Amino acid sequence: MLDLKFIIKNAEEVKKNCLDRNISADVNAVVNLAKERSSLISELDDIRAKQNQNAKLMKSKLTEDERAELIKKGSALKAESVKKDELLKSVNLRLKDMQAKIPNMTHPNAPRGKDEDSNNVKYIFKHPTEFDFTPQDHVELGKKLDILDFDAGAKVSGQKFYFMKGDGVLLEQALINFALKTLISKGFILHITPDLAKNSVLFGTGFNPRGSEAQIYSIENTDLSLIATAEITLAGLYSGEIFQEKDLPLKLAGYSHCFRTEAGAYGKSSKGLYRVHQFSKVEMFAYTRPEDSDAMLDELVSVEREIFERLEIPYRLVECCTGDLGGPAYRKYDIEAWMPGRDGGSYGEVTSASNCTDYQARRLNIKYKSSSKESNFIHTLNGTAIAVSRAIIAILENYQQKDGSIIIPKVLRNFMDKDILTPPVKSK
RNA sequence: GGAGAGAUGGCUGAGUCCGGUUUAAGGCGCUCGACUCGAAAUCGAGAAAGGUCGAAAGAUCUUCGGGGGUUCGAAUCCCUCUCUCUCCGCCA
Repeated sequence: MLDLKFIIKNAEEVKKNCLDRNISADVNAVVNLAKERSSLISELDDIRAKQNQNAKLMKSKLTEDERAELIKKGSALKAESVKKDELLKSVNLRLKDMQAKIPNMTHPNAPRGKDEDSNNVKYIFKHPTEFDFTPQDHVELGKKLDILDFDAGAKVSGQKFYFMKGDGVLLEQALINFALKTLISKGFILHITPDLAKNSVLFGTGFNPRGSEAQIYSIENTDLSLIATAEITLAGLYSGEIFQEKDLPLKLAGYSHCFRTEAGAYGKSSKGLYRVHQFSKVEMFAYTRPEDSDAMLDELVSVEREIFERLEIPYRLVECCTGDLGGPAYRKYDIEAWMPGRDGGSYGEVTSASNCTDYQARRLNIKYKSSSKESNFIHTLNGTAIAVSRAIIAILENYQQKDGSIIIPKVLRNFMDKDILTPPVKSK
């Protein structure tokens, strides 16, 4: 969330930012509630100071009358403070709720626009793959190769679930290992995180566990939800802590399963593996000093690019416009891989890297102590190393041969002990 | 799942039985200073985080795992939740 003082001081800019981002938030109401909160705190503190004084007086030797007098006075003060405290609590509750709806500020260079049509293409790697035959989509390919079974997923768990089978399993593990190995070489500390997290951690990361647009599965009768990304657990990992400046930047990698309800997300372009309820992902997460977060975002993007370039998959790099940023992001870059089978060939998002500045840190209370001994909110960033399901779409569709076999990208061959996937020979 | 013991500042650790003299002792580590050519040792001093008001100086409040309660007053009493440890059971 944004700092209250910042909102009050820069109310007009905050309002404009909400408009740019196509988010409705009542900034005026937040400002008014914040002022009400301040004066309530002052009043309550005054009463508490008097209570403390009164209690101190009770320690000295007193006559019965004096004692009775002080107790009476204390009772009155207490009644007053309880009343004030209740008022303050209700203001805080309303304020927090409204404050959370205000998105992060936006990098001045981020393109302005309502939706992804306004995103800026920054770079294009290779040209869309060309075929001298009609390419199939990954669903057909996966079925023929017998590595992907959506029917079985639907039978056992419902639509948008799937089984990976045979060489598909090897391919998934190869992608994960390739990503993990790449990240080690870049100085990331590897983690396998829990696949469930407390709702307070979800909230702190900017996900709304039970909101109307919740993408999140929550576990009945508990305070837990299935995570939508390891960003949640890696952000929660240091919640409430204070870093020493010398330990920054800290780069983490998190391998987890990701769960998304994807309510209402149907249609052609979300066919097959593109939008599923469960997938595996290796996520990058970084904690930095505020002055280093811009450079760290570039670093995360360069790792993502390297991964897809070494997989030799055509992609384009886009910078997301204001309307496509999501609440916590200050600036965001996506990599969209070429997917020949998607609507007859189109780019589809495979990674996303965001600089969240201090927006998550403020909610999660993560700080760092600088050499000047001052502590400040830290900056957090996240980026996808490999979202396995979508990477598999890109590999199957770009590397397919006329006979339906798939050439394995060079960098994955050692991890799989295979360089080609071929459809099984049907026994008669 | 059962039984028991715990959670105190950067770390360690007293205080909790029996509420007020604690401004949360002592130790370790840390910072600064003295001594020293320099260091160690020693001596002296300092140091938590956050909120509110304030231009600032400062004032004041909150925080002894979380939440709630009793009381004029809670680290201390009561309720509740979470987590940790020991033993037992079950288990990949």
